[in-house]
Amino acid sequence: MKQRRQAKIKAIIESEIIETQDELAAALRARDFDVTQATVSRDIREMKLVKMATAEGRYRYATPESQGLNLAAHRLQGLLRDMVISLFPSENLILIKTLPGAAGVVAAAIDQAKLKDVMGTVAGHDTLLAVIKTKTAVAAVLTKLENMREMNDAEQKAE
Amino acid sequence: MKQRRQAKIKAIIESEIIETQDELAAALRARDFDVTQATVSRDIREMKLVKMATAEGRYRYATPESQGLNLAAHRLQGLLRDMVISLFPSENLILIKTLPGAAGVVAAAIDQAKLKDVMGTVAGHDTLLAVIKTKTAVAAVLTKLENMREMNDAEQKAE
DNA sequence: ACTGAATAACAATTCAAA
DNA sequence: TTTGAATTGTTATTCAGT
Repeated sequence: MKQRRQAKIKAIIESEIIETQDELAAALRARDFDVTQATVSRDIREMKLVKMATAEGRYRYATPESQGLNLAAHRLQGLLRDMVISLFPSENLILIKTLPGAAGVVAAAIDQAKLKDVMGTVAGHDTLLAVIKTKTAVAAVLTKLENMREMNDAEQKAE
Repeated sequence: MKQRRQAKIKAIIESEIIETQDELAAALRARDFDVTQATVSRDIREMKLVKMATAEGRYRYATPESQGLNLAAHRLQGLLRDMVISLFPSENLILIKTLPGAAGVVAAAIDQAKLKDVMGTVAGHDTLLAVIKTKTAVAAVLTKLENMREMNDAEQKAE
């Protein structure tokens, strides 16, 4: 039971903003896990979840991984600004030109940011290819990367 | 005042295990920042610090960055096992042989893990150099990398 | 071993003040 | 805008039961 419940907790906090343990307990009860706040508290300790302020100044429970994704997105944003010269779509690929030697680093950052629809990357010296799931998804990914590059250091969404 | 205090908070929680906000307020008072738990609570929200379970089942306040370092160390461990063929010390460098094309990725992972005494990396195709601060520190870094490669997925320390 | 009810411990907020 | 005192809200733990 505990196993399944903790898996469900992970799913819940990743898909909705849970501000308190009572709220999480209620969400679990709505899904037929009959638990109290006490149990939720113990699960949170075991799963090493954290309660963290959101950009809007409220709180939410989060996994360490999702925080990792935010940091990865933040890093990628920096690299896009500092190392990337240009972005070109071509079929289901995006070709990215970087400063000499930086392609591998940028590729690694893209991989870690786990952007939606990005299947993987291959890097040369100053060029890398990001392989996108479908031709149709390319535009969205391209826009996302371009937006990250310009963004005012504000919110980053880890989808 | 707030600026300096928050910088100090960061330093404190990175160097000692702080379990409660009262404890943190006390640590600040010991350093001539006269604050109460209420202020600490507000600082924690602004700095987006989190309270997280430690491996030993207790709690501690932590920065998102320190969690990021743990994740980076974890990633590096995986790459060391999967992509790295060998490690050779030479003067104040460590030369690392990787599978073809993986050097850049491994270099990026080493950079992000922010290992002690590692100043930076340069990557070719299947070889990279990690530049160590001093000749004398090379042995320690080498041992650390070798240990990571063998480690049973257990603890990773982000020094 | 796992859990809930009750409670203790802790954290966030309100309100007033500077 | 920032803060502390008091308060309220939330979370961790104890203790008993399964």
